[in-house]
Amino acid sequence: MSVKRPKGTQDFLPAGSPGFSPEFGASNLNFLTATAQQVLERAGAKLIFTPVFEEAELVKRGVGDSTDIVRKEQFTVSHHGDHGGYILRPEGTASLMRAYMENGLKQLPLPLKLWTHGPMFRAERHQKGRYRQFHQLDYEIIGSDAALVDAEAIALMWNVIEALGLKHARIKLGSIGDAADRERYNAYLRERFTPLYDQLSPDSQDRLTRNPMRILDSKAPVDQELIADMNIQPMLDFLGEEAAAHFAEVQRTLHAWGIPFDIDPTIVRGLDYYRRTAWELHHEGVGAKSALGGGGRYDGLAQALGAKDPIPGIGWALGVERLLIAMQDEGLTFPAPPRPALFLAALDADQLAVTAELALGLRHLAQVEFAYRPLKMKQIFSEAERRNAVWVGFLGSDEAASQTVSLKNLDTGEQRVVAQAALADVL
RNA sequence: GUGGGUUUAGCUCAGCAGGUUAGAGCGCCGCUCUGUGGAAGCGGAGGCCGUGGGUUCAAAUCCCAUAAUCCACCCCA
Repeated sequence: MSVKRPKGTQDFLPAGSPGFSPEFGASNLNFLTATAQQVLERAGAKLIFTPVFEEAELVKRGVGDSTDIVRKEQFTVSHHGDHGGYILRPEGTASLMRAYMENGLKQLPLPLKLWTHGPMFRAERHQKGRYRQFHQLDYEIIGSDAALVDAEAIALMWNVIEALGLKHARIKLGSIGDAADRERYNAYLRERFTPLYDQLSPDSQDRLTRNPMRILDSKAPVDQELIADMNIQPMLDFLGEEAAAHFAEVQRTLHAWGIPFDIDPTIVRGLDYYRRTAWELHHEGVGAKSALGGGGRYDGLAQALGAKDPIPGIGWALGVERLLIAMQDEGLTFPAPPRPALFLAALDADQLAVTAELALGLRHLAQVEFAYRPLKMKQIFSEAERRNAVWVGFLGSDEAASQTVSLKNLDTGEQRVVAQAALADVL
């Protein structure tokens, strides 16, 4: 075995495969998207799909070229050896806003709710819940800056979690204010930490220039001890009047709707276009960073992509693999893939053609499989069981002569002989 | 990019004071078994022990490198 799947990727296998891991069964992906679809489409979200590769410029401008994603995690797409200026998308929001702007979607009733799902790509060293190709469920609502829209977006994310049966997820809610608020806060943090530069961990020394807010949730013990003694004001103290009112209304609405959340003043966004409301969904089972997903308002995105006027928007993404790991961690079971209603086999070569014809004729009704060569009685039952069929049916010379099929229900043991023409009634 | 663990059959793993044809369980294929199931017994296929060097009379076993994998840091979903 010399050819392997690319580093940091994984195969989602059919149940029963050797080496099958229950949380990454192929049918689990369908289950998650179907669950999200029900929740989101009942709220009026429209399904949309965009390419998995985009112009590098979109990601650079939409995600921010100071972020790790752009600095070191991009997969570039080349064509005939020439770099085509494309990269595999690392996230979905910029693509959806691009599609909104490019295709005149503002003609649809606004604000427009969109949802999508699919693979994303980041060239990272992978670890638990973190892969180079991973999947996201994505919801965005474009065209309104109302706090009610923020609250609904958070509620919908929570509804998806509830629909999946997860009990131990927690929403951490914060606000990063408007652009000016964040600038003032970053200036404040630099002012406080710069005199203590030598006492910071090396990582935080770097953060001080790139993203001071990250220092506050540093895991390094030296940082934590330092911060504990400094009496640092939280970001929320720096919110402007409008941002503060907006944040208060989001909280009030979530309370009214019974959506549980904790205020977390350390919430930071790695992507540059976020404004005001930001939140993360955490779960202890998924590994080091424990985030199942995150969301935020991105009123600055459209203009970063070249729009003349601002287009407000807010959205979230859930990591599919992380949801699956969390479900596994909580002991939730995944729906079993569909099982055959009937497995048909012939005892002799003479009846083989009949079993095949019968099987094909029944497939508009149910999942029906058949054997491609005559089998012995033991084999017929064994093969039917391996496929987890509900009914096993077989034809020998007797059945062929009388145009019947002998049936046995593998769950109940019920046994009967029916006319071939009446097989459909049994299923 | 940094640090640590792991890498032997399809799967899970044993073997590693270096010693001659490399093992188990499960799975797979066949037979016992020529009309009614999950069993049992017997038999069989399947590994140049991740890869490349080195030490040695001799390497799955010791050393070096490299890759993959898992976990953590950074960062993110």
